[in-house]
Amino acid sequence: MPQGTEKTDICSRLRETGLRPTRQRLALGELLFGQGDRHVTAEMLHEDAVRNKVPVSLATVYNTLHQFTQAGLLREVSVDRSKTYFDTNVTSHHHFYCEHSGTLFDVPDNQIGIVGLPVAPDGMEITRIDVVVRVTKKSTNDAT
Amino acid sequence: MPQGTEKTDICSRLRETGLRPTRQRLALGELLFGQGDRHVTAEMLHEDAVRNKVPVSLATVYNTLHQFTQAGLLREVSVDRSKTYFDTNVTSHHHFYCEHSGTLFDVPDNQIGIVGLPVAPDGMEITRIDVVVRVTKKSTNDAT
DNA sequence: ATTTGTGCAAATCGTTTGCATCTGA
DNA sequence: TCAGATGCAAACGATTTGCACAAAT
Repeated sequence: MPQGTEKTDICSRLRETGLRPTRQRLALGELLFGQGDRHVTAEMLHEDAVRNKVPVSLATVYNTLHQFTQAGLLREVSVDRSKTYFDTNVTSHHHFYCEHSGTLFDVPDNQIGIVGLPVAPDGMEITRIDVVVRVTKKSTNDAT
Repeated sequence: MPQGTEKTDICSRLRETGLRPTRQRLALGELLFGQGDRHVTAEMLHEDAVRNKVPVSLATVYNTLHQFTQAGLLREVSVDRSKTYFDTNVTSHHHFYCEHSGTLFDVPDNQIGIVGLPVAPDGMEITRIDVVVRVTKKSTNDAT
């Protein structure tokens, strides 16, 4: 996986949105975008950072995650009230969510489509449509 | 609005699921199912109860909401990490969610359809598909 | 030098839990 | 009577916030 380009890319994208390319932000950006699509929670990214010798505080991870989201680099996904996931894939796509393990993953390609787009009531407009396909382990022998 | 029938109905349904039809549960059931479809949070229902001279504690509201959900009387909807909504409409349908006001409401009829149901990976099976159409106030003059 | 970001710890907020009391069957 | 339900307040866990210090331009 040839890269090194991402760093520069992130750097520019941060500048574009007025975010200073600080040590932490670049490092977190590397972790987030240097490994393909990821679905992380603040805690997961924090652990990942520490594991990779990038000592950032949880608070900074939260800040960064939100700043990146606002900058359009990440997409926030709410599937469970207990945790907030951030998806590095900002293109239009949907998710599988396993309540069993709390895992979130993309629905391959665009296997899912929507028909009959409803009209938003009042003076509202649709900003986005989230589809979450909830799954569980098959109960063939549910004795997990 | 002719009713009174709901109470009995709730009573039986509670019994069916092994839940004692207590004063609080019946009262909350009335509030929940006596006014058509509702999308409430624990706090909303609690306020509603107090307002209607049904003094229940927040804890009991939470308990009841979860018990009703487990009994199949309610459906839990996660749209925002900050609040959990409970929908009195347990049939298959989807939602509009206005991030502006934090309001949740049903998509009329089944204006929305899904095409290309994906296959669940591994040994998993789909339990349910949630579609949330996020909307905001039209930015005609966004100076709210 | 100035401004913006970071870390820590305390503060929030929705939700859950423990336990003593009360209620329904 | 007795298991199950309720209320209260303390406990919780994820996220946010305030403020002193550090880093980037």
